[in-house]
Parts: sequence; structure tokens; C-alpha cells
Amino acid sequence: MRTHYCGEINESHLDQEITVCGWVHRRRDHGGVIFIDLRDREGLLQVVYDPDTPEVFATAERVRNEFVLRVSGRVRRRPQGTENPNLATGQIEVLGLNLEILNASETPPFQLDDEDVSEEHRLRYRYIDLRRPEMLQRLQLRSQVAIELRKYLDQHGFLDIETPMLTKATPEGARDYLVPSRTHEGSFFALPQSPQLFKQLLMVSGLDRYYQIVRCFRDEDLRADRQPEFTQLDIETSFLDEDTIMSMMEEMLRQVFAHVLEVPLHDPFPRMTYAEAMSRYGSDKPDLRIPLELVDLGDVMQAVEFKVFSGPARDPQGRVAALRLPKGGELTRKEIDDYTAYVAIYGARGLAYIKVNDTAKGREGLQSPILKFLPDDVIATILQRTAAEAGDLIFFGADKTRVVNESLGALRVKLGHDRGLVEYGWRPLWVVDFPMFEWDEDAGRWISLHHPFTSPKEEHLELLESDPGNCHSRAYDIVLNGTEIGGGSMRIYRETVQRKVFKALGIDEQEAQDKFGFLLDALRFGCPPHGGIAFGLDRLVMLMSGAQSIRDVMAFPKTQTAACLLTQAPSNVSEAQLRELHIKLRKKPVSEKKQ
RNA sequence: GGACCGGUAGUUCAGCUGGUUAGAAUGCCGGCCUGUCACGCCGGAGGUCGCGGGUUCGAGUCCCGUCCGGUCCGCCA
Repeated sequence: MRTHYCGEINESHLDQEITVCGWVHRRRDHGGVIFIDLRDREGLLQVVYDPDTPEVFATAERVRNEFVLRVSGRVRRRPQGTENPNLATGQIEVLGLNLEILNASETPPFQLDDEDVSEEHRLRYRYIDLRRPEMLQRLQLRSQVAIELRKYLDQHGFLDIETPMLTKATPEGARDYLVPSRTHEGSFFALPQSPQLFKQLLMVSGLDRYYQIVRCFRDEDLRADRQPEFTQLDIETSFLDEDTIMSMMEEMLRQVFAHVLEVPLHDPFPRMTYAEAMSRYGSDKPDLRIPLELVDLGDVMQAVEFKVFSGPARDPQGRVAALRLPKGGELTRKEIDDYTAYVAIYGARGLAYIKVNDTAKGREGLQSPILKFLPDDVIATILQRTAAEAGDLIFFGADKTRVVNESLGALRVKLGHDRGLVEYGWRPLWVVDFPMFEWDEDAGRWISLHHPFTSPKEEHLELLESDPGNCHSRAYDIVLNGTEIGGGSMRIYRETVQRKVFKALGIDEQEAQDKFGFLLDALRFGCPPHGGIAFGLDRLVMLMSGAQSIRDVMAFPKTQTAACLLTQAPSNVSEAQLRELHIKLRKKPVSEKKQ
């Protein structure tokens, strides 16, 4: 019978006899007594065994680290001078009167108080890694966040409705995880990339406020914030417009942050158009904690002799922009070279810069290999627009707009972190007014920026055919401290509009019918105007817990090659299993990986 | 598909321009210690240097390949 958690015992239990269960965090012998620090998910409690109880003392001597114990004893104040201020339970201890070894343990593969254990070992022995207080707290936080989200949504009339895990492959978007059908030879289910279409169908049904905390699957390469299976808070509503949905979602997040972290978030969250975000930050998910901004210089660079600048300045697809780094004059040549290499990752062919020594002296107060290419009036404009001060460094990007945005946008974030410019706090932001499409060079067609079910702006409906590139959508993303934690949109609810969007995407009638016939059908049977949003729960909890990767807020994450080190999945299966699924392997599977 | 970093006792790491018996800390085992709590002291065990090949009189170290872990680009409607 468990009566208490170790970490819960406090002065209110003084002189009481209590029973706790837990793992031996550390056993020490000293002065003829045995000290056992017993650990559970709530914390540590020190239990003392002395030779006055010889039988129990003998058992205590057999105890090793990570043994599982049930301990009974009397709570007492620690003797004067032996209190441990580092422990929540450090003022009291338990005089052990009984001791049951529930299970022994081998020496664990790594020490729980070692913070530098490789992730490989942590994942291989995840069940031990999760014993660490840091990991337990993250999972507890995750649970609290989920509860607060559910509470808010329940109070606002949302229904939690489950949708299929075995569903239909989607032609657009990420790669699907496929599941072969045994009963339909040669056919496959796909695991859902998101429940997008099912939640829209629920709107057709009149379940006008839906939510689900749901696993989603995407067979794409991994990142620190991307796992092949991840959890989404999926939401859809009918008859509400985007302003209403956004303010409702804001309120939900404010409530979660207030209740879980006791942190107030802005009210309301600021909003910014996609165009402004790209222009000022080179990113559609700007980290507003970093006080650096891109400044456009295309207009003044068109006439300069320096082709590196004038070329992109004259190119309608090009951009010339500056990024001022306060006190950047301190950077060494090596550091600047490193940043040049850094922006090269994003396709930038160089990283021009000007060191500002004295703003009053004009050209003479500056230092840069490119100065000789720039006339005085251009230099004056640069200094004026960037608001440069003595000691600053101004970086330049000049290339295709996409390359300038990605490279300077990434540089801005890196400089912010490297130079300690990231401000403390939470900076949520709505990004709105996205383009419907972007041009895919390789495919030679337009593709959805959001997804094919996103509604175009009413006033842009005609542009679907005449000028898709300038057609904007009713989509909105929510960004927190530079991480996209959610995205949503008003959906298409009229069949004719949906057909036009498919057409703009190069999906012909036949394919539209094959892949999305059920949706087009549904839209004909009284589909209400609707819209929603989906939050990345892992990313949200990662930010709230200060973790560096979503793996740290998932109990059993996968490695970068999408493998599970704990179970050794994926693995080979028997010939018989494959035969039932009508699958023939072309090659013999590679032999099992070594342990 | 690509770039970069890493892989050496159980764990975290050091190991220089190649050199003879591969080290430290911690953990583990044994002994000592009358209140420890990162206890302390003494002793001990513990290694296919990820794997394969090559260069060399000689490889943990250099070269090639490969596997694994990580960060990133591409990819992620």
C-alpha cells in the first residue's frame, strides 16, 4: 500500500509512521548507520537505519543503488546541523523501522545525476533516463499542459472526437507512412499526416466545435523539432471567422501559460503580415526577442557600379538588404569568416560588411572592402536607414530574395544568440495574410503554402486563375520565440472554389475525384463555413520546459534516422507476415543490427 | 540526397607532429570511518580504441570505405 510519495513528506508528518516506495538514489554508510536516499517522481527522502533494529539493518546492508524498496518508519526532525538545504525534504528524515526489498537492480548503465550522458545511451535505456527528475518534470509539465488545453476547450463547448489512424494516402504534402492491407492485395493505408479532412467532414456533420490531441505521422527527415510521429492539438470550428478563432486560441494559450507556468502572455498577441515578417526578419516565424532587423537597400543600390549589389537590386526577384549588429565592430576577422561560412549554408555567395568606427566622418569613419564601390550618397543612406552607431557592424545580403531572406534571417537569429541579444520572456506572434501558393521550380507548378483546403481571400478569388502568385489565403500561423507552434486557416467550404484551387495546383478533374472525391461530395451537402488550427504540442511543451529538442518532451522518441534505440524498431518481419500482406522483398533484408 | 561534429574502461572524457605496458574522473567491488547527504581515506577489478580495409618496421593517432549518434541544408501540403 502506497500512502505517500517520498518527495511529499514534510514537517506535517513529524512523529507519524509512514510508508513510502521508491528507488535507492544513493546508499551511504557512516557512523554505524546506513543512509538511504529514496527517490520517486516527487523527490528525494532520506531514510536512516541504525543497528538498534538488527534484522532490518541487515537488510539495509544489502541495498544497492536503484533497488526498489518499500520503507516504513517514523518521520523525525534531523539533528541540529545535519539539515540538507538542497533537498525539499531536507529538514526531516525517516527513521527506518521496516524495509522490504521489492526488487534488486543491476548497476545502472549510467549515473542518474550525470547530466552529460550521450543521447544514444539515454535512448537505449530510456526507462532509466526517464527516472531523472528533469525528465519526470518535463513529462509532468506535458501532462499539465494537455489537461489545461482540454479544460479550456471543454469549457468552450468543444467535443473530443477521434479520427482514423488507418486512412488514405495523400498525394500532396509529406511522405506517408504506409500500412499494407492484408484483405486488399496491393492496397495500402496511410497513417495520417494530420486529421485535416476528417475534421472538415465533422464540420459538415454539424459537430461545430471539435478538438483532438492526436498523433500525426510524416515520413520526412528529422530535426531537433521534428519527429516522424508527433502530437498535434487539432481544432476545427464552424461559423466563426478567423478573428474569433485567433482570439479564442490566444485566450486558451494565455490560460495555459497562466495556470501551468504562472506567466502572463500579451493580450492580444501582436499580428504581422507574412510580407512584413519576410521584409523585417527574413522569416515567416520571426523570433521577436532578438532586436535586429533587416533593412531594404534595393532602391539605392540599382545604380551602383558594384554588380554584386546592383544586379539583385535591379532584379524583380532579387533583394538587397542590410543587417546592423550593434557593437559588431568587436567581431574578429575569424568570426566574420565563420558567419560568411554560416550564410553559405543558405546559398549566400558571400557576406559583405561595413565596420562603423565613426558616423560623423562619413566614408573616412568606415572600414570595408566594398566601400570603394559605393558613392557617398549611398553610404549616407545606409548609415541613416540602419541607424548605425560607432562600433557597429553592418552586414549585407544581395541575391535572389529567397536567398537573402533565408541567409540574413538565419544570421539574425545566430547573431542574437551568439551576442547575447536574445531578450528574456515570451513573444507570441500571429503571422497572417499568406500567399496561397508558391512556385515550385522543380515541379514547374504552383504548390500550396499551407494546404490545398485553405480558403483564398474572398477578394482574391479571381486571382486563382489570373494571377495565382498574388492570391492570398485566409491562413494564420502562430509563432512563439521563433518557433512555429501552430498554423491554421479558414477552409474552402464551396465545392466550386475547391475545384478551382485543385486546378490552380495542377490537379486535374480525374485526380481530384480519385483522391478527394469524398471531400468534394461532402462540400455539396451543406458544408458550413469553417476554419481551425493545429498546434504542435511537442514544440509548445519544449518551449515551456526550456528543452532544446522535442525528443526531451517525448517519452520514447526516435533517432535522426527514425529508429527506436530501445526496441530496435524498425525491424525485419517474418516471411509469413510478408506473404499475408502480399509483399515480396526484392533483396534479402540486411542482417539484424548489432545491439 | 548533401555538409559538418562526434564514436577510446559501465559512464564522461584526455591521449600532441604515428613509437614500445592506452590514462584521469566518476561509477562498480572489497576494507576502514560514530550524522552522511558530490562524505572522506586505502586497495582492487574493469579496454576488440565503433567496424572493415589500406599506408608503415610500427596505427587509438594518417588514408579509404562503412555503421551508429547529433546539428544543419534539401525535404517537412
